[in-house]
Amino acid sequence: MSVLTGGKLKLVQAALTLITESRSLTSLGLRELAREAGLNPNTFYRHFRNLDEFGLFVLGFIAQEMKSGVRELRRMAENSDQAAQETVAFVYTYFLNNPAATTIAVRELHGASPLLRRALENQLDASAREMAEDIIERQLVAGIADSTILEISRMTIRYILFRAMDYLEKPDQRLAIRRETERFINRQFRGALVEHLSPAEIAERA
Amino acid sequence: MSVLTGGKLKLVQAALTLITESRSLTSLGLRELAREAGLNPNTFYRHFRNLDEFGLFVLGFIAQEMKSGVRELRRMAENSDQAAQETVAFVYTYFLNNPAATTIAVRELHGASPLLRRALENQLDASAREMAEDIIERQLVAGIADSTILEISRMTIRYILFRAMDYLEKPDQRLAIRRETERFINRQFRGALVEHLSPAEIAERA
DNA sequence: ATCTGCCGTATACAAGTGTATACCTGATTC
DNA sequence: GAATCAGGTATACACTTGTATACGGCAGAT
Repeated sequence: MSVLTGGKLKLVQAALTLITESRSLTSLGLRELAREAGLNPNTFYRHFRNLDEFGLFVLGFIAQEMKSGVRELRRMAENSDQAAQETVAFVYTYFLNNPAATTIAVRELHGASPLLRRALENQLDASAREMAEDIIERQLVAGIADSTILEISRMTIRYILFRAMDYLEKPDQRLAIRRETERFINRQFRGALVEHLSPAEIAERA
Repeated sequence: MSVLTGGKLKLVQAALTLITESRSLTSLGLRELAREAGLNPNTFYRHFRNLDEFGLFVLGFIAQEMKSGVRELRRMAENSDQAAQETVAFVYTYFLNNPAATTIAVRELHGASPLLRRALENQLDASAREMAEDIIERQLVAGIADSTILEISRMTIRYILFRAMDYLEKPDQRLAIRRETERFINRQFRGALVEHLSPAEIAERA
């Protein structure tokens, strides 16, 4: 069964707690985890071979969480701008509700462990493909090559993740960050529509 | 004198070396540093009060390095696209030549130390303002509000830093990353020129 | 009723950590 | 010429870390 019970769950929760209190996944110690979980240090070995394995497990755990979150994302929108706005609001709300997962993702994407980095990159890429697919299927933007939509999706997801920490930590800037992200997305797609034109030509027609 | 000599310099260099070998600034140990520098552990205390102070010092050190790098950036370009291309090439070349500074910046911008994070944010913001100023002064893009240019500059700098690690670690993707970054910039500015128009209106005129 | 695994515990060890105290040496300063 | 001081060293302490070994209880299968 994939349902976590007992000590293993406690260890994972301990990791999430510690990370939210501004630590990084790779810097967690075995004894530190056990302490936070209220377990004997050696219980760790009953569930994981070493800390690397633990890190990957936690990553898989939050990846699963995230996936079920993203699946709810499919909703209706009249036009692309509205879709962008709704998606941005949704994603940032998700971050607020899952601060530990968010912090892990941001920290480890550029962290010291190549293993975790690769795993996270794949995860992000999968999300980007999903986003692109959604945009293409629902024909939210017309006249842009599929490959370009995918590229912009990737950039957007990276950018949003980049802003996620600020969003969590600076409550007074949340609205500003959302608006800014919407502008980011809108400019990318509008820019893609006219990227074969020179700025002067665009200015003429605008 | 601001010229570093002897042990202090050795310690900073040791940090840069260790970080390039995939470590993070905040995770470095005092004894580890001394070992790498070939010094007695306690020599550390002759130069720094503690590891936090050391971290800030290293950050200041690379910030200075970066500034002198960015100053060379002022060069001529016929139009904005060319300027983007040259700037992108220059910045990524800088990353290649300063892998340690780059790695530190990327890691600590989202690292566990709020102190270093704030310091780096300020540093990035200063670079963004410089970039925006340059664009405005040289009138590389016309018809975009100064505040928008600054916002796009900020986004661009964040994005480039985001891609810097990949650029360092994946030599076979360097050209692709540069091209992608150029597209990013061009779309942002072109998109900004037409962001008051709906996608349909843009499509009509393109 | 016994055996086998799983899960948790207790103790122990070698190694590494940050830091305090004290000592040494070569310049610089008065 | 003596004193001061920055920079480097040696030893020591208390503490944390990952891990190995060994032990206990409780399930389910035989």
